[in-house]
Amino acid sequence: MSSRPAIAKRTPASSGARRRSGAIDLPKVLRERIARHEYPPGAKLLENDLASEFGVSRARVREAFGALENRGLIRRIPNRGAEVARFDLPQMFEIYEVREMLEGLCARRAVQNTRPEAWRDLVALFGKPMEQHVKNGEFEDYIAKLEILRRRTMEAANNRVLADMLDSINDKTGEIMRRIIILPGRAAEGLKQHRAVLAAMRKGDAALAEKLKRGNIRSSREFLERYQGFIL
Amino acid sequence: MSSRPAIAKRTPASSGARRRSGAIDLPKVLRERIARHEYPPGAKLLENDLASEFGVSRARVREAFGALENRGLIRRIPNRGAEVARFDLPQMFEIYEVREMLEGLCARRAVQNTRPEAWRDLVALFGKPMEQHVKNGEFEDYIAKLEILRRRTMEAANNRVLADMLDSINDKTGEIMRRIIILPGRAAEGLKQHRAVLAAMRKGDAALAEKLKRGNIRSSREFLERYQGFIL
DNA sequence: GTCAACAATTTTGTCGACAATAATGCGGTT
DNA sequence: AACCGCATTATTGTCGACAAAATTGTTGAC
Repeated sequence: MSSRPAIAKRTPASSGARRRSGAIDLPKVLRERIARHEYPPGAKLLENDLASEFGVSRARVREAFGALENRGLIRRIPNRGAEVARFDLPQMFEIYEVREMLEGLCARRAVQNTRPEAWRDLVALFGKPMEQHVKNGEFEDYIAKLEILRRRTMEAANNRVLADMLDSINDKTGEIMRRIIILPGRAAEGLKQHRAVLAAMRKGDAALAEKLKRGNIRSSREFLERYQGFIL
Repeated sequence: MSSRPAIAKRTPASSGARRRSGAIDLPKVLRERIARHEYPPGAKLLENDLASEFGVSRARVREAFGALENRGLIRRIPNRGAEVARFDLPQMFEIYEVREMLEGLCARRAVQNTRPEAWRDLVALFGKPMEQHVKNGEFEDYIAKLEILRRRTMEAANNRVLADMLDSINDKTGEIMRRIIILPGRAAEGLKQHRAVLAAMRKGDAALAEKLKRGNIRSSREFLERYQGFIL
């Protein structure tokens, strides 16, 4: 077998994510691995190795690479293979710039499309207990609930194009977000901001929700800026 | 040969767009054909026909389909083939919603990154002569110059992620835009708006440029709404 | 010892063939 | 004549093999 660049091996078809019968959803699995930096930025992805690992032909790996490339998750140089895209700080700021606009739009539309009562359970999700969790550094639960909030908001916004773009951004910033959350004070501040956004949603104030959501993203960006040396 | 659904045949490798030597850039060609409704929405795309038309193997057509699919330009149902995506009015509005935000951001950043003098030639492009062209219904020139403005703005904004998203949107709205422009009064009003945006750019007023650009997109959307019966 | 040219290996690019699935046409029955 | 079931055809899904390109390793001259 050829050399694999410091990447742990897996059982064939480890994760679920199957399409019909026995066929795994390669793009999804690869996306996950890239998102959690199991394939770190810059890692070379060899078609042969992936093919034999998943027990599929190179053609399918290649097809998956195509999807990943379009999403900007890998970089492909002709005749020289594919490697996980690496985003430097300026690029991250570019992404956050777009993200601020889109998340704001998403929040606004979500409010406009939904009755205020629909957000009750989410307000509860980020209630008092969460404060303790955040203070104690138990972030997994927090992150999981943020994801629920994200999905619910996108669902309510009911805009497929927007959702696709936000998903694409999420793929690119997944690991970075985890690193930002553990920054000193970030989780607590973030929690406050999410509560404020949810409060605006419950009041049915779309414009305010948008403004607060944008502030939330900008704040996250500022943490990234301030602590850049510890993240990248 | 199998049946081809009301789609004109072409000489092999008609358009330029070659990659290295003799290899054509399939995704690009197909994107263009879809954008100009040479393949109308709903048209079935057969791998075999495309392959033989371009003189390549089905594998490459298939790869191109993959790219088109996650750009949202075609719809693929397993074992049932690919067809050009069709966007109904609500979806178009969704796209315009996102577009308004992104074009606004693009204009603002373009201004912030560039010296005001840099827009002089573009102001000239949309000067007096254009007024006559628009009044006489000579739109091709107008559209060409709009594209120049678009590219220059995106270039100045200097945000790759944003540019990709705007390109993606442009692919989806290409033909619709052409139909909106010929609507009564639209071109003249659009010209006025573009001039206003450019004036803001020349003043270096980023916030104003953003606001005006958003207004421009919203106005375009309103024409689509008003004349929907004549467009879709 | 260093470097360049050449050879061997690895890796990607392309293709045609075969298998699986869905669409179509046909014949028989009611 | 309309409808159901079966055979045929058309189309997509998957694969392995071969070709082209780049990388790596080796040898020899200076």
